[in-house]
This record gives sequence, C-alpha cells and structure tokens, in this order.
Amino acid sequence: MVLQQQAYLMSSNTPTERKSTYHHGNLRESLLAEALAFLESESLEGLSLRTLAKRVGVSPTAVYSHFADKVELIIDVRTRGFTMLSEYLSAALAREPDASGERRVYLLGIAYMHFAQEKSNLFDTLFSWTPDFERIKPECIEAGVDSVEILREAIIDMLHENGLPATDYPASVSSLSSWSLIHGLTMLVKTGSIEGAVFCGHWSSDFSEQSPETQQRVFDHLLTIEIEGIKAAAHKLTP
Amino acid sequence: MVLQQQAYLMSSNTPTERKSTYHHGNLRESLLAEALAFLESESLEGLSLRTLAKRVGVSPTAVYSHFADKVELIIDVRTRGFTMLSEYLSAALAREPDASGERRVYLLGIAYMHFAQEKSNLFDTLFSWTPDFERIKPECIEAGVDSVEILREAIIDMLHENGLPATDYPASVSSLSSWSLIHGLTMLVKTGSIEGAVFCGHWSSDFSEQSPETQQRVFDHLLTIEIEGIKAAAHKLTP
DNA sequence: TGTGTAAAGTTATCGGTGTAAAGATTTGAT
DNA sequence: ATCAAATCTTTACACCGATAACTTTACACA
Repeated sequence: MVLQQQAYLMSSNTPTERKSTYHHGNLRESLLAEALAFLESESLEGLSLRTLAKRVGVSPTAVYSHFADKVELIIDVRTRGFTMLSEYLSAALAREPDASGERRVYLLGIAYMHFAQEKSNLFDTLFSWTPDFERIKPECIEAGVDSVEILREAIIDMLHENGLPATDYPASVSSLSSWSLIHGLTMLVKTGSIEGAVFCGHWSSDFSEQSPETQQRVFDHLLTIEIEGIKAAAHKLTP
Repeated sequence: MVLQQQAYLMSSNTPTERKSTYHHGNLRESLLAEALAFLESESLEGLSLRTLAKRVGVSPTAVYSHFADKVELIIDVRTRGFTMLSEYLSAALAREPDASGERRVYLLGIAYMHFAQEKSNLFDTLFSWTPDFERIKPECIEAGVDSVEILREAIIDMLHENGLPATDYPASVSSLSSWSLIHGLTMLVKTGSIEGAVFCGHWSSDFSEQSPETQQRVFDHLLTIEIEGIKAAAHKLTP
C-alpha cells in the first residue's frame, strides 16, 4: 500500500485533467457505489457501464477487469440492495424496541413501502429484474433471506400472542401471505396500476392524489384484513 | 383497395428477396402483432424496433411512420396486453358459469397467476414497466380497469353471500387487498424471490421444485387467509 | 382522367451502448 | 531485479434508437 501511495504522488500531465494514477486502486467498489448512487435518481434502464466508468474517471472498458459483464455488476448491486433493505427494516423495528409481534408486522409493512418509494429504482432492480437462474449468487439469496426472516419472527410472535399454532408451516404460510400482500400493494402503487383502476370512479380522484391520511387508512385496513385473516385461518393451516 | 391489389401484382427484382409492395398496407397492426409474438418467447429488454421491422419485412425506420418512438409502441402493446388479461380472466369465469362470489375470487386468483406464467414477458410489460405519467393513454387505463372490475364484482357477491356490507368502500378495499395479495404472490414467484427466502430451510427445497399439489395447497391457504380476513374485518372497513 | 399533396417507406447517418481483442502500465511475489 | 499477473487503455465492431432528406404510392379533387 506504500507503493500505492507513491503512485498517487506521480504528477499528471495536464492541470485540468489530472489523472494521478493509472491504477484506480478501488475500482470495483467505486463502480458499485456509483451504480447505487445512479439509481438514486435514474432508472436501471438508463444505467450504462460507459457513464458509470466516466463518472468514476476510468476508461469505458475498465469495468471488465472487475465484472464479467453488465449483468454481473447489476447482480452485485442487487446483493447490496437486499442488504440495505434488511437494514432498513431492522432500523424501523429498532425505533420501537418493545413492539408486539402484530405491531412489528405493521411497522415492517410501512417500512417496506417507504423503502420502495425512497429507493424506487433500487427496489425495481431488486424485484423487477432477475438474472438467469444459473447466475444467481448465494450471497444475494442470503442477503434477501434476512428481510423475510425479520418478518417471519414478527409473525411467529404474533401467532403466539394470539394463542395460535406457530409451527413451521403456519408461520411460513402466514409470512408469505403478508409479504405477498405488502409487496403486491407496493408494486401496484409504484407502477400506478391502482390509479384509475380500483379507486377511479369510486373515489374522488387517483390514489396518489388522496390525502396521506386516506392512504394511511387504506393501508391500515389492508393490514387489518391480513392480520384478521391469519388469526381466523391459522388453525386451518396444516401441510 | 383495387389499386392496392395492383401494387401486389408488381413483380419484384430478385426471386429470393421478393418485396411485392412498397407500402405494407397494415404495418402498424403487424408491428403490434409481431411485438406480442416476440414477447411470447423473449423479454421486453430484448425487443428492438429493428428486429421487429426486419421480421415484418420493412426498413428499420418505417416504424416511425406509425409510432412516435419505441416507447409509444410499447404503450400500445400494453393496451393490448391488458385487454388480453381481461379476456383471460373472463374466460376463466365463463368455464364455471354458476360459481359463487367466493369461488370466483378463487378462480380469478388462479387465472391471474396462470396468465402471468403463460404470458410471462407480456405480464412484465404490463406490471414491471411504466411510461412517463404524461404519456399514459386513457384506452390503456380503460383496458386495465376491466380486469379489476371483474374481481370487484366477485368480491361484492362474496360480501353479499356472507351478509357483509358491500358498499363502495368495503368493496374497494377488499378488492385492492385481494388484488395486492395475488399480484404480490405472482411477482414473488415469477422473480424467484420466494425460492430460498420463505421456504428455503423450512421446506425441503425451492418453491418451484415443490409438487404442483404442494404449490396448490399453499395458494389455497393464502386465499383462505385473504377471504377469512375480509369476512372478519368487513365490519371495520369504514371510510 | 390527370394531377398534386399527404401519407408511407427507404436510405444515409449520428450518437450511444455492450463487449471483444490487443497493448500499456503497475503491482507484487520470487 | 525481474517477470508474471492484475489492472487499465486503446481500438474496433455490431447493434440500437432516432433524425433528416429522399422516393414511392395512395387518394382527393379538378
């Protein structure tokens, strides 16, 4: 690393365009960070290796020293994204340490939707894009599983709180049910499918134009249906 | 049209590459049909105007006589797709004309997932792709609303069958809840998110490797939770 | 029955993209 | 000190969406 510092000391040719090192030193990490930064404001569709390389200050094809192709970069971005989602969900629960299981299910649902809105393009990269099956990396699955485990634990506690069977199968099915509901709602809101569909004509205007209170109340009702459903159906959930 | 037929009679230059007409005559329709055919086997990401034009037998830029750009073509493909989805759902109900409301909710859920699997790339085009807000066409919304209306009617009947309030608000919220659940499950299965997440470790293997019976049973349980939830929460659903 | 205008399709071309191949530079182990 | 491996650059190619200027055809109107 001493040698690396020496490299930084080497002077550049032009004063305007100073390129102190031939070797970037941390290119792979920089590219992933830059990709995540890019997705803060622009969609995955608009992401290109060339602009990424330019922003990092490297030649267009330098990327290929660290990623086999564009797909592999996206794959690795996704792993980061899933980790970020898990941390986001954990943070939401940490803000209310003594929350009951049922309350935690609620908090997770809200947090999930918030993440999808705040990191909209990243969320799309996680759930509206899939690599070919054979290219999926175990690290990515690992990162993804964490999120669901958090939900699963909340569900199990909720089942216990209500004196319901909380063995593997009912816990799995209830988790999947809750996740599907929240994920579906999130996607439908994000893609604008709800506008003009369910509520157009039934409400005064589009869903996104409703007051936050109205949106909040609808969300609460959906989760009420979900939780009441789990309570009512739990004893029927046998493999 | 007589003149058009005359045009077809004009001989071509080479015998291998015969181009009988300068004017295609039905290009817009052909392009949309070809795009839908393309999505039968390949993803939206891989769809290009150039290959579309080539398949239809027309120059690369002829597309621009009928579509402002690639986005507009996709927009119109989506309108077709939503119509196809509505028809698919209607057809599923037509096969069981005397089904109860609750039964129809079930049938719609199954049909929705089947459509998403059979027309996977088209489904992605409908729900994982969105044009800029200002480019949305009313025809597309119209076509999309039809599907939800079918579900909404089933839900209303189901509410009536159970002596529950079936006015606008509870019907809307229940519809949204059911749609979200089915849509979320569909997306999670399609993107492979479920593999390795909820069931990895809790079941013997990945979800898609489960027997159809097992998958069916899980689906049934999810819908049981949903329907029981609506029944249990219906009286709480006030605006 | 011409005839001219607008619609429909073509060719040429531009900037941008992913990526393969070959060369230049740096690093680090021997 | 040297040399191979890793890293980055240069060059090049095929493909893509899109624009502009053109040719061809269709059709309304005289």
